[in-house]
Amino acid sequence: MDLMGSETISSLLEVDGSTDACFKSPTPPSMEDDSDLRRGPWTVEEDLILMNYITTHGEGRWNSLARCAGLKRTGKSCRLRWLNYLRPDLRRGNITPQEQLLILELHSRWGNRWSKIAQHLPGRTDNEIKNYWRTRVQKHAKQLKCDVNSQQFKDIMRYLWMPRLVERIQADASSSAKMDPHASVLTMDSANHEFENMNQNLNPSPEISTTTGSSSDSVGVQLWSPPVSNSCLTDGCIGQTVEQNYSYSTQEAQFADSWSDSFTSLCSYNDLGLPDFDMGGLGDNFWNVEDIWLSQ
DNA sequence: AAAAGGAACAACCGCAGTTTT
DNA sequence: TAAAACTGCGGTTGTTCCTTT
Repeated sequence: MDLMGSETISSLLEVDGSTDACFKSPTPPSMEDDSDLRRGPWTVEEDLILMNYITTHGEGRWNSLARCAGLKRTGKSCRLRWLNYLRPDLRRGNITPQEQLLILELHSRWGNRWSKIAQHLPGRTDNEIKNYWRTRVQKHAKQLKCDVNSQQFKDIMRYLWMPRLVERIQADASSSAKMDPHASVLTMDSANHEFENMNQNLNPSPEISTTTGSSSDSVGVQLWSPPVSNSCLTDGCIGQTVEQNYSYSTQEAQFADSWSDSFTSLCSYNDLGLPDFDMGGLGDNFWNVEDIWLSQ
């Protein structure tokens, strides 16, 4: 990593001594020398300065914070660095299948409202979710040669990938239960329970909505509602298995199992009404697409 | 081992809404 | 009350890392 000059960390942290006065009489913006502002990747030293300053003084008032901390950065840059990278409550590592499922569900409801979606994934930032969507989800849309916003692609997500994610979560829970016999409660039921909790967190009212298209701010995880259009899935294809609205419950998880199996058997690739795409590039069968999806 | 290409992540930009002076 | 400053959001771009050839 590109480190700044030869300054020691301790000397850099000494900026603290003068910050209180700085807060009381911040340098007017007109006094700033914009040409002096740094851009590009943050250095370790800059991170330390910012973390140290925020630890002492708290966050907010980013422009004066940047000046008083002695950072040659814009307030916006400092804020972004803190929120997306330095915040102690950030969650690191791969997006879990549970989180993927939640992102798909919430995006189907709210679209590109990344910050709103991020509020429901503790420790994840809107930027992270946005990047995830662009790199993973849009990649699959591209591979399937359909628009990511098309009903066709949404239906594929809802009726193919999301049930598969549920299966994956359940499989993971089962395998971890086998690894630890004392954790035998981590079975299908507990996986279902996890989703119920998730649903409760998202929709704290006592009654879980059982309809689609609910108002914007109250959400529940409703994976198994019927398609809103037939653009992708024909009546003949899924009508036999999805006849009613479903809110999430244990029954739905079990339904998901049986449904995705029956869907697979009922729907040949052509039944999906997908445009012709290069199957060779996606592997030997359709499910290989999901392997890409599920892989980290 | 090196180059090329793609994926993933980090950071910036412009704009709109909100708060402060 | 109006202007200036600040904050937050979504889109886009740049950089780094990893994989493939």
